Parts: sequence; C-alpha cells; structure tokens
Amino acid sequence: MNALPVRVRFAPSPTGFLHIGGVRTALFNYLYARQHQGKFLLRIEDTDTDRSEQRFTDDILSSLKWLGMGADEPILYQSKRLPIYQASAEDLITRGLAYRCTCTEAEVEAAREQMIKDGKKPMYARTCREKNLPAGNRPYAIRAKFPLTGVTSFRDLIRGEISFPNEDLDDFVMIRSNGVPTYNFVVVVDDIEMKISHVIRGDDHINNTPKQIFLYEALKAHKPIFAHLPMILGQDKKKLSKRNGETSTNAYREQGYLPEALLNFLVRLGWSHGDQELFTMEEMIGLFNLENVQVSGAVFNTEKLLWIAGEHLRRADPTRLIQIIKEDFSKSFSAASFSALDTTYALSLIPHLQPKVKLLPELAGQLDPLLDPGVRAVDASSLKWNRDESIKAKIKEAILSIKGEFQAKLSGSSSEILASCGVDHAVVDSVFRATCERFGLKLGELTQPLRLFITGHPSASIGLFDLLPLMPWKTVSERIEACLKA
RNA sequence: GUCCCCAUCGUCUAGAGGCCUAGGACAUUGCCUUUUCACGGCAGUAACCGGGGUUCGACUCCCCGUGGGGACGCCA
Repeated sequence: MNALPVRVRFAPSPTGFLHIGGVRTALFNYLYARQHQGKFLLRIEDTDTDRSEQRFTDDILSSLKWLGMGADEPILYQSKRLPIYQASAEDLITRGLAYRCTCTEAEVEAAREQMIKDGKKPMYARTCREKNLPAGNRPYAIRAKFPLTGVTSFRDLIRGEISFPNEDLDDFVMIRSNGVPTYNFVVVVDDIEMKISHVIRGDDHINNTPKQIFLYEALKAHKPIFAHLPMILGQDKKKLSKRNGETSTNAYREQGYLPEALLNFLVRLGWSHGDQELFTMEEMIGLFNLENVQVSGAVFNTEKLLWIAGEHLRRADPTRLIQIIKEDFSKSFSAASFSALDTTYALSLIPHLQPKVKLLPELAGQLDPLLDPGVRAVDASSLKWNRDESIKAKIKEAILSIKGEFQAKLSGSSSEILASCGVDHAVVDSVFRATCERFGLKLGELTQPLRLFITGHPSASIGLFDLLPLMPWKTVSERIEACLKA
C-alpha cells in the first residue's frame, strides 16, 4: 500500500532509567518496522544538558539490548548536532518563520499567569514577534512564528482526524537563549534527517504534533504519519510514574522476568489479537497492527504480568534459563550449588521446576538446595511423625527399607544416579506404594519427612518421585541418613 | 482555567447495526485431581457512564451531559 520505506524510531531522553512505558513505545515501533521490513532506529534526546546523564544512556541501551530491540542504524545523539539545529533556526528567521526573543523568564511567566486569570490558555504573549530583533542582541531565544489563524490538523493512524485552532498554539521556543535547541524543534529536524516515515509515540505528544507539523512545513519537508499510543496507567488511573508503580525496566529484570514475558505483557496493553493472550516475538511481528491499537489508557496490571511471566518461563529453553541464572542470579546460590549449575543434573531438574515457578529467583531458590551436594539443615519440628513415637519408628524402618532397595538397584552399575539404572517416576511410585503396604503406612506419612530432608527445602516445588531418580545417590543417601537421625 | 483525547466485568480486552440472554484472559469464589508445592480440569460472581436522537433494530452511528486522562516550560 505504502510505497515509502518504513522507518521508525524510538527517541528516549537520558534523564532517567528506561521507563517501562518507553519500552512499550519502543516495542510498537520495533514490531511495526519488522513487520514492514523497515528500519527501527534509535535517537538519544540529550538536549537537556542539566538533566541528561551518561549512566542513563548506558541503562537505556543495555535494557534495550536485554529486550532484544537493537537499532538497525547508528544511534543519533542530539547533543552532537547542536550547530545544525542553530543554523536551521537562523534560516527560519530569515524566511520569516521564526523570530528572536529577548523576553526574560520572569516576564514570560508574569504574562502567562495573567492569561490564566483571564481564563485563556496560558502561552507566550508574542511580545517580540514583530520586533525583528537582530542577531547581535544576545542573549536571545528563537521562537516559532506560528500562524495566528487557521487550523492545523492531521490524521492519526489510531485516532483519526485531530485538529487544533492555530490561535491556541504557542510561539514556542525553538532555541534557548543559551543556544541549545528544545525538544519540539530537534524532533522535527532529526526526524527529517533520519527520513522517519511513521512517528509512533505516546499520546501525551498529541498536543505537540501541531507545533511539529508547522515545523515540517517551515522546513519544506514531508510530514510523517502519526500514531499516538494510549498511555500506560498506574493503579490510580493516572499516567504510570514512579509514584504509582515500578517504572524502571531493569527492576523487572532484577525481579526475574524474562524479556519475552515483559514484552508479551506490554504488547497486550493497548493492543489485541482476538482472544490471544500469549505471543512469541515472531507472532507479535506477524500479527501486530496499528489498527487494533486501543485508544484509551491501560492500567498496568502486575498480576497479569506475573501470570504471563510464568507462562513464558515454562516455555523457555532450560539451557538458556541456566545461562540467565548464572549471569543475573548467582547470589541465590551457595558456592557449591552455583558450580553444579553446569551439570546435566541441573539441566534435568529444570523441566520439573518450570511449570511450578513464575520468576527466575524462584527457580534459583528451588534449584539451590537440590544442587547442593551436602546435607541441608532443615527444620523437622513440624513433621507429623512427632506426634507418635511408634509410628515414627515404623516410618524410619520403612525409609531404611526403601533406601536399601534403591541401593540394590545401583549396585551393579557404575552410575550414581537411579535414572540411569531404569528408575523413573513410575518405579519410585511403585516402590513407595509397596513399602507402604508392607509397613501399614499411608503414602503421605512416608513421603513427608523424606521430602523435607531430600529436597532440603520446606516448600520444594519438585515432586519427590521426580527428584529421586535424578539426584546423585550420594546426596540422596546422606540426606536419608540425616532424616533417620532426626 | 484553556485546549486535546478518551469512556464494555475490579483489571487487560473481544465486539466494526441484528451472530450479544455481551465472548476471552488475569484476579477472585467453590469443587475435582493430589506424596508435597504447583500446574491442570470444571463451575460461579462480575461490565456496555447517563440522556437524547438516527434506524425496523444500537454496546456498536450522531449530539449533549457527566466522568476520567493528557497537554499547556528557555523538560522531553
């Protein structure tokens, strides 16, 4: 349909850590680019020299990398292009589309307050508009000479026609008196420079759009297609911010969300494809469309995010999970457990844990006592067998019998894991049930203490019958011994 | 205050005039399953902001009201 090559961009300003709302904006841009075989570009909007910091740029870039959304072309830094903006603004002055302004902040502010009193939209009083101040009069700001009459309108891909009476629009500052350009100006200069075809951004920018359209015309450039995304809201229905939710992307990484889970959650905030809730990146790219983007804001629902996290975790490749855990969650492990992460034993445990946990730290916490080669200290005080000494003795007898039975299965083998001697969940199950019958015990009576000691965890997620075949027998038998001494 | 945008279950949403006694998901409630923790299965509670039009017919279209949000910086 559109012959123009799709070129979109994500343009964060490095005045804070990558905002989760920014991630969704980036995602929609990214998906749109991928789907249309276009380019996804990155621009760092660091014209606010007071608030921009290198560490925030680093954070934004590393977070985007974590999410798998890298730029297709070199990143543009606005701070490196200052002379270009200045020259462009001066050119606009000579063409009568901008003017120099020597008003002080105090003067501008006073006029603004007066306008609020008069029930008008507060804006610059256009004091210097017709003064034709010369270039020598430093310091001066450069303001856009916005038309006083008429209407500026555009067709938003998501919302349709939006229009603004020009009289409500401000002669906004393009270049500050310190020579540094402002957002509304650089956005346009750079979007032209970068040949951006579609501007997909938050709807808090709707009000900026007419100003930017004026600039496109002033700079004799084709304006891009605009698509304004609904805001992400906090529980209080206000724009998501530090005040009403966790906004920094790396906080979610630290909490152990998989990047694809975060992206899946974010894509469903404002966009849908029928009843489908779960998407892989490939599906998102294939199915995404701006037409199905919602127009109203969406509350950031942490519970649903957690559910999606679990769904993605269980679908993830175990080898990859171990890799991520090693990189990001080493703190959850004892030294011995951590080094055991590279064993096939660790790998064999993961599939049994995946359906039962939602976040990476949970997985790490479950893994740690299972990988630990030694005996784990556990609190046996709440075990039911404490209520009756004679049953306790009988249970221990049964446990000893079970231990012997498994030991026998290993005797002819050089392996020290039961699984390689043909013991699987079903075999363990039948051994346990037969033993119970022989000793007149209930299955639960037998498994409860064993479970506690062998998993080494008061609320282990893995099934005992799944664990026994996999765990090195040395560890199993040591832990059974500890159980018998309890 | 002015301008702009928006309005379906608690939340994310489906719905493009009859398919709607409004569907799905998360959360929640109950039951089932169960060696544990989960997962899972089944069932339940729960919504079209209000008022006018248009139409044979409106959740869907129009207008008004109300409510909510956003923007009004020499921040981005």
